[in-house]
Amino acid sequence: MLDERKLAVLRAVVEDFVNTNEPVGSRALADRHPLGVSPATIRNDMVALEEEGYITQPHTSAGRVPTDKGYRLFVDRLSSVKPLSAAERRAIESFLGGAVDLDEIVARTVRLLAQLTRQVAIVQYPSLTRSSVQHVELVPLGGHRIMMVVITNTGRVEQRVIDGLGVVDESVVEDLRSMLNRAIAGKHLGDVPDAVEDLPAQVAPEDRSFAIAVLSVLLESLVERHEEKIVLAGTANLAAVDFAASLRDVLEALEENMVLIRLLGEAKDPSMLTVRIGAENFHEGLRSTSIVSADYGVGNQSLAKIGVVGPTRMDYPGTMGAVRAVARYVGQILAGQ
Amino acid sequence: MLDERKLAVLRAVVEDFVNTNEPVGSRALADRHPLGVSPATIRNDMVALEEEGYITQPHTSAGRVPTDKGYRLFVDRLSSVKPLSAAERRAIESFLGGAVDLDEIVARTVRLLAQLTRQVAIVQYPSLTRSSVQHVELVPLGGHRIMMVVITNTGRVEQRVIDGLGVVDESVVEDLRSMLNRAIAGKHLGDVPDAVEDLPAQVAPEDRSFAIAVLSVLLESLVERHEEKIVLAGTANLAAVDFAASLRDVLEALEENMVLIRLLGEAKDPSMLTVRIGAENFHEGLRSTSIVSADYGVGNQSLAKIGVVGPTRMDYPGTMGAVRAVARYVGQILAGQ
DNA sequence: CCTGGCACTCCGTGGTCCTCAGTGCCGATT
DNA sequence: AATCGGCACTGAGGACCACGGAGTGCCAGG
Repeated sequence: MLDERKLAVLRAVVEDFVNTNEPVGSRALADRHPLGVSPATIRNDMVALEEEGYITQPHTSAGRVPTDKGYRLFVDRLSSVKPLSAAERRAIESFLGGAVDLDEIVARTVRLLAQLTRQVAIVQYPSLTRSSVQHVELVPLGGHRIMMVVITNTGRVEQRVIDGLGVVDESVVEDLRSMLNRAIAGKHLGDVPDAVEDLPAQVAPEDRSFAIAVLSVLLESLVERHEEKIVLAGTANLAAVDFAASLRDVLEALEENMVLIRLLGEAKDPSMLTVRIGAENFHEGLRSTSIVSADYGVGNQSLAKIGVVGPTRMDYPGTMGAVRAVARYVGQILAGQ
Repeated sequence: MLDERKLAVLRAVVEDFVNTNEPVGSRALADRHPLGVSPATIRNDMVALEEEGYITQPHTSAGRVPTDKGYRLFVDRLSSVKPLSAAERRAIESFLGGAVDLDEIVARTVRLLAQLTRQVAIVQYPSLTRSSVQHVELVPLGGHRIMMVVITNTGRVEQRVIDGLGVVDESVVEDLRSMLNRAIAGKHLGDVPDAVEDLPAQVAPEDRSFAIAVLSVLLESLVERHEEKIVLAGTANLAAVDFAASLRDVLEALEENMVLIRLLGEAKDPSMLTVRIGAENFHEGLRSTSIVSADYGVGNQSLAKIGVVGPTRMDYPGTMGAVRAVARYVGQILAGQ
């Protein structure tokens, strides 16, 4: 149904429309692209493409505009990821290199990605569930309170204040701490619940309620709201685009972290670029936006996602290249930490 | 120069313009406000107000609009902070009550404030410099690395990985830790540099370089980029307003943390509400926005600022009430932590 | 199967007219 | 002296219209 030339026409339509943001007509196509045929022929191809639903006319006697389906085909078959320039690579390295802790790595990454793509960047904090326990610390705070600090191998630190305990001797805290570390240091967080299950049985009966309280907070802090933490940058770039949906709707969607997490999370294939176009996002406010996302992690272990949100009318090859490159570099930085 | 009635007219102009977002004319004023005089008289007053620079006309034969100077007078002399309703107070309490750690307190506060004011809310993390050291922890991570965790009395946790050390015995780490805690626990962060100055002299010569390395990281982590951390919410509310400056400029200004910090920081009087109107912000992109900010803290000790950014055409009494109330509640929550 | 030609469609632009909200001013009134 | 009603004037914004131009669909000829 769609021969080579029709695909070439579709590619040209997408590229031109992305550049000019105006419906593209047959004459303009024939001029700017070496298709080797006349405008009239291109018109015929366009009719075919329109019948198949890849392009559409805003109104009669206007040029054509790609549909979501058209962008999808373009991304899947008609384009290839554009590698970054050497200058851009150097910029990434120097920009991410100076970060001192996880917060700063994430903060710099998101700004970097926003700047490279000139769109809205999203970075999710590394998931705790796939990392492992480096160390657990219990710090008496005075009063009846204890602060628990869990350090993971990805450099993330989780802290909680445990309150409402009875008076507990320092040495008991000390014992529990070393016991805990023996039990779970190096373990994947997912395995922690099993690993601590029989710890209460090992402490003296009079301290058992204390131990149970501490453990319950530990487990709770590991399960809860970790993948929830994400960071945005580059929202100002949205103002330059004019959306079909109102800008407000897009901004609102971006403030709902849960929505973003779901969208990032639905990547099909770990360590691959995922592109969701327009209505594929299944979200009202994001109907005229596309999301390019990727996993990042150390080695082949995926820790979290990064992504970019922009208008469906975006430079897919360039954006995909930037996302992929940044994801890789972040992985390297995290591995080196 | 400005008698009572002229001031009443100015107040009415501000209130009506905030409500309707349209230049307000003399007839509308006479209808909606009990000024007791005819439109013609109001017109005369308006001329006087315009000569003094409190209001202006977008074009001849249009109604009047307040100038920055007009808003300033309104805020200073013609309005009073509007207390929240009982329902709103309850909402604040229940919304902030459930927070488990500092991150969550801040996150909830900023969302709450955005929701109450329907504008962009800003919350600055509690400053470290005015809080004191609760505890310092040194955790050997294996290899040649140590993680340092500083816990402050405001519940904030600062962590750093110290790398590139030689092999150090556990007991040396242990000693340094207790020495450190004896020296600085309970001390204000500002006093820490003095307090640790002669510590290196107290350790064995062979461990001295190690101690110095740890101390330098400690000092660095206390001095650096603390007030830098701020959180935003409610940017979507901006889309509803139409700015004189482009929305993009405003969004860009909001992404520059340093700009925001400066604006929040310039509050004149601690524990007071500060309002900066339009050009008073000395920032191009924020020329048509106003910022209402306040300190929050425990007791009479100010820890950081919260604020709201909205169009100069904002409901000042209501916004000021919300900012003040939220600032107080956050202080209470922090005190209870 | 491609191409040039041609009639047609519709958007966007720019000009004109008109309405209307609101003003400034003036003379009258209290 | 302050206030008021009346009145002529002004400028923005909306409705209307005409028109140029980009782009299309279709057809007949190579």
